[in-house]
Amino acid sequence: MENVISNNLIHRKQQETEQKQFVEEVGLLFETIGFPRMAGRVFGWLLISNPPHQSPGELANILQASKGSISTMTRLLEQIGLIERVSLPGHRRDYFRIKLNAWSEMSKRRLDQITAFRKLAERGLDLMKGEAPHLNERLQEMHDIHAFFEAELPRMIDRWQEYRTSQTSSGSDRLEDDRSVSPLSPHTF
Amino acid sequence: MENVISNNLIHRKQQETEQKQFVEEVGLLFETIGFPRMAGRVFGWLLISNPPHQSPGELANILQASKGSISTMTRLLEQIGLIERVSLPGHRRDYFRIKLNAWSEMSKRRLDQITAFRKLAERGLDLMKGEAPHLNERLQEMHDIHAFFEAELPRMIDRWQEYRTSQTSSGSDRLEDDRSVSPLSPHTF
DNA sequence: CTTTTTGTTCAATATGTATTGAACGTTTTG
DNA sequence: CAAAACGTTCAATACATATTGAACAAAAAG
Repeated sequence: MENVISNNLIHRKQQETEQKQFVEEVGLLFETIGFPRMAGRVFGWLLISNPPHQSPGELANILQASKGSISTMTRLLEQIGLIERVSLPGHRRDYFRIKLNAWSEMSKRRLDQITAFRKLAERGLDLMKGEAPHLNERLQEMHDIHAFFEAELPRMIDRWQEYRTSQTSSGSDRLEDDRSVSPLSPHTF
Repeated sequence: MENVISNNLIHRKQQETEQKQFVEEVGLLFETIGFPRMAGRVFGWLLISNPPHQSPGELANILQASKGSISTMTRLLEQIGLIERVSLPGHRRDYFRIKLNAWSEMSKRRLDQITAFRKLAERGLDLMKGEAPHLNERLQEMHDIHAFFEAELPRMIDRWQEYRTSQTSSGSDRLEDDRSVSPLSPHTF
């Protein structure tokens, strides 16, 4: 029995380490797409947290970051549309959780970038009016490929949405406190 | 006659300004996708330069950057696959120019990012084994959408390649000195 | 109502990275 | 072959921005 408990403790500690590693990797990945690392950490923790909604204080504790940093990053993630603020009737002020359509928002951002590239290519082509035609090739290719993606990406997203909605039995929007049934919560031990 | 010349000068000066603005905007756009601004400037100038190939020295002059900076950025852009080094038999050492398939390389990079997200979602799901199923939803969605894009993006790129190759009458790979026929070159005046 | 807890804002700091400049090596030119 | 021009490397610097911490505001608890 003693053995079982200590095994549980060991296993739990290991899982915490793995969670921190996971959070850190999300942070690094977010950096590669142009977000602050801390924003990635917040998002990463919200991906695996139990319950899925977390207060600013909880985030600051678990991520070992200042409250100010958390505030800045949650604001950023909220503006972008990756997380949302939820307030429960009984409980205290407010929590953050990942938005259901977070990744569609990401795609929209990506689409905006592609549009920016297409427009910039057009500006470039304007500059080259009157030049020898083969001098335009570079900009023409840049324009065409982005125009192509600009048209195709929304269709891809649509197909994804169809595929997804046809599968999912729509979950309720109501917020439950998952702590009471979680295998990770104190009552397990 | 005097008038014509001065009009030409004014027009030329204006175009130079617009070129610089263009280069600067490419720099800013590159920053939004996680590249150094100066890399964007180099790429931006290579998009509109005449001739399309430019020496490190020319780049340093026109972009008002140090030789060191140019060297670093060209190396970066070359590694990524956006530009290539070309050396001409008669002329001096080597030049840089934009690769024909530069944007396919960009797409490959994008695909790598998507793969990274998909894999990270899988790691997260591993961490959540044994948890209540609804705690997995966030990670499952993250996984599925990235797996979807991971499969679809290459098909989109293929379709683009088909479309493109069916149109273009393949240009020669030989390098010509466009200065001799350029409207922008000194002999115009 | 007072006290304690919690969240936000913003100026100051720390940190990472882009950029420079000098020293070095290499190639071309006279 | 000598001299000049050019390109690269790398340590030092400048710069931008992520992050903190203290002061403030707002809410919850006692």
